[in-house]
Amino acid sequence: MGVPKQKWTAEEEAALKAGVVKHGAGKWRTILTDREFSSILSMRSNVDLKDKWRNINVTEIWGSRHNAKLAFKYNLPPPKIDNNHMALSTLVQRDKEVADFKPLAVSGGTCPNSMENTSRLQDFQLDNLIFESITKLKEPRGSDRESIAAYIEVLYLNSFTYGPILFYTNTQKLIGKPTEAYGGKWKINEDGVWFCIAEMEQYIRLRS
Amino acid sequence: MGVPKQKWTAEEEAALKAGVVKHGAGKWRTILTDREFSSILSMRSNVDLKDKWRNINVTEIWGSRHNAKLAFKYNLPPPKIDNNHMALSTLVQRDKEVADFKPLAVSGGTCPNSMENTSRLQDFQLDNLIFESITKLKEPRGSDRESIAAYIEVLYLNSFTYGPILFYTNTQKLIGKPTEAYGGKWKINEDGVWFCIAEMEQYIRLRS
DNA sequence: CACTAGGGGTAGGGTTGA
DNA sequence: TTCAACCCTACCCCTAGT
Repeated sequence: MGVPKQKWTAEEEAALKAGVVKHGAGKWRTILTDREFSSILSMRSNVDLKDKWRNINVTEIWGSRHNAKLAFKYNLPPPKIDNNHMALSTLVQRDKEVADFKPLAVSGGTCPNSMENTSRLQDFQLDNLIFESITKLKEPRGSDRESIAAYIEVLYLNSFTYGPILFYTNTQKLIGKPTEAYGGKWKINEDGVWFCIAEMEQYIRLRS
Repeated sequence: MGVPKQKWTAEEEAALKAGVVKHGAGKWRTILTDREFSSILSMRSNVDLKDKWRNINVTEIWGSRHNAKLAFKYNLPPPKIDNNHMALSTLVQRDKEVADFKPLAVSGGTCPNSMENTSRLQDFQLDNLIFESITKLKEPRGSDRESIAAYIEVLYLNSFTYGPILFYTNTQKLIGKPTEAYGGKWKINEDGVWFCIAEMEQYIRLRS
Protein backbone atom coordinates (compact mmCIF):
# COMPACT_ATOMS: atom_id res chain seq x y z
CA MET A 1 0.00 0.00 0.00
CA GLY A 2 2.18 2.78 1.27
CA VAL A 3 5.33 0.89 0.34
CA PRO A 4 6.51 2.46 -2.92
CA LYS A 5 8.40 -0.57 -4.17
CA GLN A 6 11.93 -1.18 -3.04
CA LYS A 7 14.09 -1.60 -6.07
CA TRP A 8 17.00 -3.91 -5.54
CA THR A 9 20.25 -2.02 -5.44
CA ALA A 10 23.38 -3.30 -7.12
CA GLU A 11 24.81 -3.80 -3.66
CA GLU A 12 21.92 -5.97 -2.55
CA GLU A 13 21.97 -8.00 -5.72
CA ALA A 14 25.69 -8.57 -5.40
CA ALA A 15 25.21 -9.67 -1.81
CA LEU A 16 22.49 -12.09 -2.85
CA LYS A 17 24.66 -13.55 -5.58
CA ALA A 18 27.60 -13.85 -3.25
CA GLY A 19 25.30 -15.48 -0.71
CA VAL A 20 24.16 -18.04 -3.23
CA VAL A 21 27.72 -18.79 -4.19
CA LYS A 22 28.60 -19.22 -0.53
CA HIS A 23 25.58 -21.07 0.85
CA GLY A 24 23.70 -22.29 -2.19
CA ALA A 25 20.40 -21.31 -3.76
CA GLY A 26 17.50 -22.08 -1.47
CA LYS A 27 19.37 -21.25 1.71
CA TRP A 28 17.63 -17.92 1.95
CA ARG A 29 17.40 -17.71 5.69
CA THR A 30 21.01 -18.76 5.99
CA ILE A 31 22.13 -16.06 3.60
CA LEU A 32 20.02 -13.55 5.46
CA THR A 33 21.55 -14.34 8.82
CA ASP A 34 25.10 -14.53 7.52
CA ARG A 35 26.92 -11.60 9.07
CA GLU A 36 28.60 -11.00 5.77
CA PHE A 37 25.28 -10.06 4.15
CA SER A 38 22.82 -9.39 6.93
CA SER A 39 23.41 -5.66 7.12
CA ILE A 40 23.14 -5.20 3.37
CA LEU A 41 20.04 -7.36 3.10
CA SER A 42 18.41 -6.14 6.30
CA MET A 43 15.49 -4.68 4.36
CA ARG A 44 14.78 -8.00 2.67
CA SER A 45 13.00 -11.14 3.78
CA ASN A 46 13.90 -14.70 2.88
CA VAL A 47 10.95 -14.68 0.51
CA ASP A 48 12.25 -11.52 -1.11
CA LEU A 49 15.53 -13.29 -1.72
CA LYS A 50 13.73 -16.23 -3.24
CA ASP A 51 11.68 -13.98 -5.51
CA LYS A 52 14.67 -11.91 -6.56
CA TRP A 53 16.64 -15.02 -7.34
CA ARG A 54 13.75 -16.26 -9.42
CA ASN A 55 13.69 -12.97 -11.28
CA ILE A 56 17.40 -13.00 -11.94
CA ASN A 57 17.46 -16.51 -13.34
CA VAL A 58 14.26 -16.46 -15.25
CA THR A 59 15.11 -13.12 -16.79
CA GLU A 60 18.44 -14.31 -18.02
CA ILE A 61 16.97 -17.40 -19.62
CA TRP A 62 13.62 -16.30 -20.93
CA GLY A 63 13.62 -12.53 -20.71
CA SER A 64 10.85 -12.58 -18.14
CA ARG A 65 8.79 -14.82 -15.90
CA HIS A 66 5.91 -14.41 -18.26
CA ASN A 67 7.93 -15.76 -21.16
CA ALA A 68 9.23 -18.55 -18.99
CA LYS A 69 5.68 -19.61 -18.19
CA LEU A 70 4.69 -19.53 -21.83
CA ALA A 71 7.76 -21.50 -22.77
CA PHE A 72 6.91 -24.11 -20.17
CA LYS A 73 3.33 -24.20 -21.34
CA TYR A 74 4.32 -24.86 -24.93
CA ASN A 75 7.35 -26.92 -24.00
CA LEU A 76 9.84 -24.70 -25.77
CA PRO A 77 13.59 -25.10 -25.49
CA PRO A 78 15.52 -22.30 -23.80
CA PRO A 79 16.62 -19.53 -26.16
CA LYS A 80 19.65 -17.28 -25.88
CA ILE A 81 22.15 -20.10 -26.29
CA ASP A 82 24.05 -17.80 -28.59
CA ASN A 83 25.90 -14.52 -28.03
CA ASN A 84 28.39 -15.76 -25.44
CA HIS A 85 25.78 -16.23 -22.75
CA MET A 86 25.26 -19.76 -21.58
CA ALA A 87 21.68 -20.66 -20.92
CA LEU A 88 21.05 -20.31 -17.23
CA SER A 89 19.30 -23.63 -17.10
CA THR A 90 22.77 -24.86 -16.44
CA LEU A 91 22.89 -22.44 -13.56
CA VAL A 92 19.62 -23.58 -12.11
CA GLN A 93 20.61 -27.19 -12.35
CA ARG A 94 24.03 -26.47 -10.98
CA ASP A 95 23.15 -24.39 -7.98
CA LYS A 96 24.32 -26.91 -5.48
CA GLU A 97 27.38 -27.79 -7.44
CA VAL A 98 28.41 -24.19 -7.67
CA ALA A 99 27.78 -23.78 -3.99
CA ASP A 100 29.84 -26.85 -3.23
CA PHE A 101 32.64 -25.52 -5.34
CA LYS A 102 35.86 -26.95 -4.02
CA PRO A 103 39.21 -25.21 -3.98
CA LEU A 104 41.10 -25.79 -7.17
CA ALA A 105 44.61 -26.99 -7.60
CA VAL A 106 47.20 -24.31 -7.17
CA SER A 107 48.76 -22.81 -10.22
CA GLY A 108 49.46 -19.26 -9.22
CA GLY A 109 51.59 -17.59 -6.64
CA THR A 110 50.59 -16.45 -3.19
CA CYS A 111 47.96 -14.03 -2.08
CA PRO A 112 49.22 -10.50 -1.90
CA ASN A 113 48.58 -8.58 1.28
CA SER A 114 45.78 -6.13 1.10
CA MET A 115 46.01 -2.41 0.81
CA GLU A 116 42.66 -0.73 0.60
CA ASN A 117 39.20 -1.22 -0.81
CA THR A 118 37.98 1.08 -3.50
CA SER A 119 34.54 2.37 -4.35
CA ARG A 120 31.45 0.23 -3.99
CA LEU A 121 30.53 0.59 -7.61
CA GLN A 122 33.56 -1.22 -8.74
CA ASP A 123 32.93 -3.78 -6.06
CA PHE A 124 29.61 -4.64 -7.66
CA GLN A 125 31.14 -4.89 -11.06
CA LEU A 126 33.77 -7.30 -9.91
CA ASP A 127 31.27 -9.29 -7.91
CA ASN A 128 29.11 -9.69 -10.96
CA LEU A 129 32.06 -10.64 -13.11
CA ILE A 130 32.91 -13.51 -10.87
CA PHE A 131 29.36 -14.57 -10.32
CA GLU A 132 28.59 -14.67 -13.98
CA SER A 133 31.68 -16.52 -14.90
CA ILE A 134 31.28 -19.30 -12.38
CA THR A 135 27.57 -19.71 -12.95
CA LYS A 136 27.27 -19.32 -16.68
CA LEU A 137 30.08 -21.53 -17.76
CA LYS A 138 29.26 -25.11 -18.46
CA GLU A 139 31.67 -27.02 -16.32
CA PRO A 140 29.75 -29.55 -14.20
CA ARG A 141 31.71 -28.89 -11.04
CA GLY A 142 32.04 -25.21 -11.52
CA SER A 143 34.46 -23.52 -13.83
CA ASP A 144 38.18 -23.83 -13.67
CA ARG A 145 40.27 -20.73 -13.49
CA GLU A 146 41.16 -20.71 -17.14
CA SER A 147 37.51 -20.75 -18.12
CA ILE A 148 36.71 -17.95 -15.78
CA ALA A 149 39.56 -15.92 -17.12
CA ALA A 150 38.50 -16.52 -20.70
CA TYR A 151 34.92 -15.72 -19.93
CA ILE A 152 35.68 -12.45 -18.25
CA GLU A 153 38.23 -11.57 -20.83
CA VAL A 154 35.94 -12.13 -23.78
CA LEU A 155 32.91 -10.49 -22.31
CA TYR A 156 34.23 -7.67 -20.25
CA LEU A 157 37.86 -6.90 -20.50
CA ASN A 158 37.71 -4.92 -23.67
CA SER A 159 35.06 -2.59 -22.40
CA PHE A 160 36.52 -2.33 -18.95
CA THR A 161 40.02 -1.98 -20.31
CA TYR A 162 41.42 -4.31 -17.72
CA GLY A 163 44.67 -6.02 -18.32
CA PRO A 164 45.01 -9.75 -18.83
CA ILE A 165 43.73 -11.90 -16.00
CA LEU A 166 46.11 -13.78 -13.78
CA PHE A 167 45.14 -16.29 -11.15
CA TYR A 168 46.44 -16.49 -7.71
CA THR A 169 46.10 -18.86 -4.83
CA ASN A 170 45.13 -17.54 -1.46
CA THR A 171 47.25 -19.03 1.28
CA GLN A 172 45.40 -17.33 4.06
CA LYS A 173 41.70 -17.73 4.68
CA LEU A 174 40.35 -14.22 4.51
CA ILE A 175 36.66 -14.90 4.56
CA GLY A 176 34.94 -12.96 7.30
CA LYS A 177 37.73 -10.51 7.69
CA PRO A 178 35.78 -7.47 8.75
CA THR A 179 37.46 -4.88 6.59
CA GLU A 180 34.34 -4.35 4.53
CA ALA A 181 30.81 -5.52 4.05
CA TYR A 182 32.29 -8.08 1.69
CA GLY A 183 35.13 -8.48 4.10
CA GLY A 184 38.29 -9.59 2.48
CA LYS A 185 36.72 -10.44 -0.80
CA TRP A 186 38.74 -8.17 -2.95
CA LYS A 187 41.53 -5.73 -2.66
CA ILE A 188 43.85 -3.53 -4.57
CA ASN A 189 47.54 -4.09 -4.39
CA GLU A 190 50.47 -2.49 -6.05
CA ASP A 191 50.30 -5.02 -8.81
CA GLY A 192 46.60 -4.74 -9.53
CA VAL A 193 43.10 -5.53 -8.38
CA TRP A 194 42.63 -8.94 -6.86
CA PHE A 195 39.38 -10.70 -6.37
CA CYS A 196 38.79 -13.53 -3.92
CA ILE A 197 36.10 -16.04 -4.60
CA ALA A 198 34.67 -17.00 -1.24
CA GLU A 199 34.98 -20.68 -0.32
CA MET A 200 37.40 -21.16 -3.15
CA GLU A 201 40.38 -19.53 -1.53
CA GLN A 202 41.28 -18.31 -4.94
CA TYR A 203 42.29 -14.89 -6.10
CA ILE A 204 41.84 -13.50 -9.54
CA ARG A 205 43.82 -10.56 -10.65
CA LEU A 206 41.49 -8.37 -12.63
CA ARG A 207 43.63 -5.39 -13.31
CA SER A 208 47.33 -4.94 -13.29
CA MET B 1 7.97 -9.96 -31.96
CA GLY B 2 5.68 -10.76 -34.83
CA VAL B 3 2.62 -9.72 -32.85
CA PRO B 4 1.57 -6.37 -34.27
CA LYS B 5 -0.11 -4.87 -31.20
CA GLN B 6 -3.74 -5.52 -30.47
CA LYS B 7 -5.76 -2.38 -30.24
CA TRP B 8 -8.67 -2.52 -27.84
CA THR B 9 -12.04 -2.71 -29.51
CA ALA B 10 -15.08 -0.83 -28.23
CA GLU B 11 -16.56 -4.17 -27.29
CA GLU B 12 -13.58 -5.14 -25.19
CA GLU B 13 -13.43 -1.79 -23.50
CA ALA B 14 -17.11 -1.94 -22.65
CA ALA B 15 -16.65 -5.42 -21.22
CA LEU B 16 -13.75 -4.21 -19.12
CA LYS B 17 -15.75 -1.31 -17.76
CA ALA B 18 -18.71 -3.54 -17.01
CA GLY B 19 -16.33 -5.95 -15.32
CA VAL B 20 -14.97 -3.23 -13.11
CA VAL B 21 -18.44 -2.14 -12.14
CA LYS B 22 -19.34 -5.71 -11.30
CA HIS B 23 -16.19 -6.95 -9.55
CA GLY B 24 -14.18 -3.83 -8.78
CA ALA B 25 -10.94 -2.46 -10.15
CA GLY B 26 -8.03 -4.73 -9.35
CA LYS B 27 -10.04 -7.94 -9.78
CA TRP B 28 -8.57 -8.51 -13.21
CA ARG B 29 -8.47 -12.28 -13.10
CA THR B 30 -11.96 -12.38 -11.70
CA ILE B 31 -13.24 -10.23 -14.54
CA LEU B 32 -11.38 -12.37 -17.02
CA THR B 33 -12.91 -15.62 -15.80
CA ASP B 34 -16.40 -14.21 -15.46
CA ARG B 35 -18.44 -15.98 -18.10
CA GLU B 36 -20.10 -12.71 -18.87
CA PHE B 37 -16.85 -11.28 -20.22
CA SER B 38 -14.51 -14.18 -20.82
CA SER B 39 -15.36 -14.71 -24.46
CA ILE B 40 -15.04 -11.04 -25.31
CA LEU B 41 -11.80 -10.63 -23.42
CA SER B 42 -10.33 -13.98 -24.42
CA MET B 43 -7.47 -12.31 -26.24
CA ARG B 44 -6.48 -10.32 -23.14
CA SER B 45 -4.56 -11.19 -20.04
CA ASN B 46 -5.20 -9.93 -16.53
CA VAL B 47 -2.21 -7.66 -16.97
CA ASP B 48 -3.65 -6.31 -20.19
CA LEU B 49 -6.83 -5.44 -18.32
CA LYS B 50 -4.88 -3.65 -15.66
CA ASP B 51 -2.89 -1.69 -18.22
CA LYS B 52 -5.94 -0.74 -20.21
CA TRP B 53 -7.74 0.39 -17.10
CA ARG B 54 -4.78 2.55 -16.21
CA ASN B 55 -4.78 4.06 -19.66
CA ILE B 56 -8.47 4.82 -19.52
CA ASN B 57 -8.28 6.53 -16.17
CA VAL B 58 -5.02 8.35 -16.56
CA THR B 59 -6.00 9.65 -19.93
CA GLU B 60 -9.26 11.03 -18.63
CA ILE B 61 -7.60 12.80 -15.72
CA TRP B 62 -4.30 13.98 -17.04
CA GLY B 63 -4.50 13.56 -20.78
CA SER B 64 -1.63 11.09 -20.72
CA ARG B 65 0.47 8.97 -18.38
CA HIS B 66 3.34 11.26 -19.02
CA ASN B 67 1.40 14.21 -17.72
CA ALA B 68 0.20 12.17 -14.79
CA LYS B 69 3.75 11.34 -13.83
CA LEU B 70 4.81 14.94 -14.12
CA ALA B 71 1.85 15.96 -12.02
CA PHE B 72 2.83 13.43 -9.40
CA LYS B 73 6.41 14.54 -9.52
CA TYR B 74 5.50 18.15 -8.96
CA ASN B 75 2.56 17.32 -6.73
CA LEU B 76 -0.01 19.04 -8.89
CA PRO B 77 -3.77 18.82 -8.27
CA PRO B 78 -5.85 16.97 -10.86
CA PRO B 79 -7.04 19.17 -13.70
CA LYS B 80 -10.18 18.77 -15.81
CA ILE B 81 -12.55 19.27 -12.90
CA ASP B 82 -14.57 21.31 -15.32
CA ASN B 83 -16.51 20.28 -18.40
CA ASN B 84 -18.78 17.80 -16.66
CA HIS B 85 -16.07 15.22 -16.08
CA MET B 86 -15.27 14.42 -12.50
CA ALA B 87 -11.64 13.76 -11.83
CA LEU B 88 -11.12 10.07 -11.94
CA SER B 89 -9.18 10.14 -8.72
CA THR B 90 -12.60 9.92 -7.14
CA LEU B 91 -13.22 6.87 -9.23
CA VAL B 92 -10.00 5.21 -8.23
CA GLN B 93 -10.69 5.86 -4.60
CA ARG B 94 -14.25 4.65 -4.89
CA ASP B 95 -13.69 1.41 -6.73
CA LYS B 96 -14.88 -0.80 -3.96
CA GLU B 97 -17.79 1.39 -3.14
CA VAL B 98 -18.97 1.34 -6.69
CA ALA B 99 -18.50 -2.39 -6.78
CA ASP B 100 -20.45 -2.79 -3.57
CA PHE B 101 -23.25 -0.71 -4.95
CA LYS B 102 -26.41 -1.77 -3.19
CA PRO B 103 -29.90 -1.87 -4.75
CA LEU B 104 -31.66 1.43 -4.42
CA ALA B 105 -35.10 2.07 -3.04
CA VAL B 106 -37.93 1.44 -5.44
CA SER B 107 -39.53 4.37 -7.18
CA GLY B 108 -40.51 2.98 -10.52
CA GLY B 109 -42.82 0.24 -11.70
CA THR B 110 -41.92 -3.36 -12.49
CA CYS B 111 -39.42 -4.78 -14.90
CA PRO B 112 -40.90 -5.18 -18.36
CA ASN B 113 -40.47 -8.55 -20.03
CA SER B 114 -37.80 -8.66 -22.64
CA MET B 115 -38.23 -8.69 -26.35
CA GLU B 116 -34.97 -8.81 -28.19
CA ASN B 117 -31.46 -7.50 -28.02
CA THR B 118 -30.25 -5.12 -30.65
CA SER B 119 -26.86 -4.54 -32.21
CA ARG B 120 -23.65 -4.69 -30.28
CA LEU B 121 -22.69 -1.18 -31.12
CA GLN B 122 -25.62 0.23 -29.25
CA ASP B 123 -24.84 -2.14 -26.45
CA PHE B 124 -21.44 -0.56 -26.02
CA GLN B 125 -22.88 2.88 -26.05
CA LEU B 126 -25.34 2.08 -23.32
CA ASP B 127 -22.75 0.23 -21.33
CA ASN B 128 -20.55 3.25 -21.41
CA LEU B 129 -23.39 5.54 -20.47
CA ILE B 130 -24.07 3.63 -17.32
CA PHE B 131 -20.48 3.10 -16.50
CA GLU B 132 -19.58 6.71 -16.82
CA SER B 133 -22.54 7.89 -14.83
CA ILE B 134 -21.98 5.66 -11.84
CA THR B 135 -18.25 6.08 -11.75
CA LYS B 136 -17.83 9.73 -12.50
CA LEU B 137 -20.51 11.14 -10.27
CA LYS B 138 -19.50 12.17 -6.84
CA GLU B 139 -21.85 10.27 -4.57
CA PRO B 140 -19.83 8.37 -1.99
CA ARG B 141 -21.90 5.20 -2.18
CA GLY B 142 -22.48 5.29 -5.88
CA SER B 143 -24.91 7.53 -7.65
CA ASP B 144 -28.63 7.57 -7.13
CA ARG B 145 -30.91 7.22 -10.05
CA GLU B 146 -31.65 10.89 -10.41
CA SER B 147 -27.97 11.70 -10.66
CA ILE B 148 -27.42 9.03 -13.24
CA ALA B 149 -30.35 10.27 -15.22
CA ALA B 150 -29.16 13.85 -15.07
CA TYR B 151 -25.65 12.87 -16.00
CA ILE B 152 -26.68 10.88 -18.99
CA GLU B 153 -29.17 13.44 -20.00
CA VAL B 154 -26.73 16.33 -19.89
CA LEU B 155 -23.88 14.58 -21.57
CA TYR B 156 -25.46 12.29 -24.04
CA LEU B 157 -29.15 12.59 -24.60
CA ASN B 158 -29.01 15.53 -26.89
CA SER B 159 -26.58 13.89 -29.20
CA PHE B 160 -28.27 10.54 -29.01
CA THR B 161 -31.71 12.14 -29.30
CA TYR B 162 -33.07 9.92 -26.61
CA GLY B 163 -36.15 10.92 -24.71
CA PRO B 164 -36.16 11.76 -21.02
CA ILE B 165 -34.87 9.04 -18.76
CA LEU B 166 -37.19 7.11 -16.49
CA PHE B 167 -36.10 4.65 -13.88
CA TYR B 168 -37.53 1.32 -13.20
CA THR B 169 -37.15 -1.30 -10.53
CA ASN B 170 -36.37 -4.82 -11.50
CA THR B 171 -38.42 -7.33 -9.57
CA GLN B 172 -36.76 -10.37 -11.07
CA LYS B 173 -33.09 -11.12 -10.83
CA LEU B 174 -31.91 -11.32 -14.40
CA ILE B 175 -28.20 -11.51 -13.89
CA GLY B 176 -26.67 -14.43 -15.72
CA LYS B 177 -29.62 -14.92 -18.00
CA PRO B 178 -27.82 -16.28 -21.02
CA THR B 179 -29.51 -14.29 -23.74
CA GLU B 180 -26.36 -12.40 -24.62
CA ALA B 181 -22.76 -11.89 -23.78
CA TYR B 182 -24.03 -9.24 -21.42
CA GLY B 183 -26.90 -11.58 -20.63
CA GLY B 184 -30.08 -9.86 -19.58
CA LYS B 185 -28.45 -6.54 -19.06
CA TRP B 186 -30.56 -4.55 -21.40
CA LYS B 187 -33.51 -4.98 -23.63
CA ILE B 188 -35.91 -3.19 -25.85
CA ASN B 189 -39.57 -3.24 -25.03
CA GLU B 190 -42.56 -1.58 -26.59
CA ASP B 191 -42.16 1.35 -24.27
CA GLY B 192 -38.47 1.97 -24.83
CA VAL B 193 -34.92 0.79 -24.22
CA TRP B 194 -34.25 -0.51 -20.72
CA PHE B 195 -30.89 -0.97 -19.20
CA CYS B 196 -30.16 -3.18 -16.21
CA ILE B 197 -27.26 -2.37 -13.96
CA ALA B 198 -25.88 -5.69 -12.81
CA GLU B 199 -25.82 -6.23 -9.06
CA MET B 200 -28.18 -3.33 -8.62
CA GLU B 201 -31.30 -5.03 -9.89
CA GLN B 202 -32.25 -1.71 -11.32
CA TYR B 203 -33.48 -0.84 -14.72
CA ILE B 204 -33.10 2.47 -16.44
CA ARG B 205 -35.26 3.39 -19.34
CA LEU B 206 -33.03 5.11 -21.81
CA ARG B 207 -35.38 5.65 -24.67
CA SER B 208 -39.14 5.78 -24.88
C1' DC C 1 5.76 -23.84 13.80
C1' DA C 2 9.57 -22.31 10.38
C1' DC C 3 11.08 -22.63 5.97
C1' DT C 4 11.25 -23.50 0.87
C1' DA C 5 9.39 -24.37 -3.91
C1' DG C 6 6.64 -22.81 -6.99
C1' DG C 7 2.22 -21.43 -8.85
C1' DG C 8 -0.47 -17.34 -9.31
C1' DG C 9 -1.77 -12.50 -8.78
C1' DT C 10 -1.38 -7.02 -8.74
C1' DA C 11 0.79 -2.36 -8.87
C1' DG C 12 3.62 0.58 -10.91
C1' DG C 13 7.83 2.03 -13.46
C1' DG C 14 9.77 1.46 -17.94
C1' DT C 15 9.80 0.46 -23.02
C1' DT C 16 8.22 0.43 -27.70
C1' DG C 17 6.14 0.97 -32.08
C1' DA C 18 2.54 3.02 -34.94
C1' DT D 1 7.19 13.25 -30.55
C1' DT D 2 3.26 11.10 -28.41
C1' DC D 3 0.84 7.52 -26.10
C1' DA D 4 -1.75 2.98 -26.16
C1' DA D 5 -0.15 -1.32 -25.71
C1' DC D 6 3.16 -4.06 -23.87
C1' DC D 7 7.17 -5.54 -20.79
C1' DC D 8 9.67 -6.02 -16.45
C1' DT D 9 10.22 -5.99 -11.56
C1' DA D 10 8.94 -6.00 -6.74
C1' DC D 11 5.92 -7.65 -3.69
C1' DC D 12 2.18 -10.26 -2.34
C1' DC D 13 -0.76 -14.56 -1.45
C1' DC D 14 -1.50 -19.39 -1.32
C1' DT D 15 -0.58 -24.37 -0.83
C1' DA D 16 2.13 -28.48 -0.60
C1' DG D 17 5.99 -30.53 1.17
C1' DT D 18 9.89 -30.99 4.48
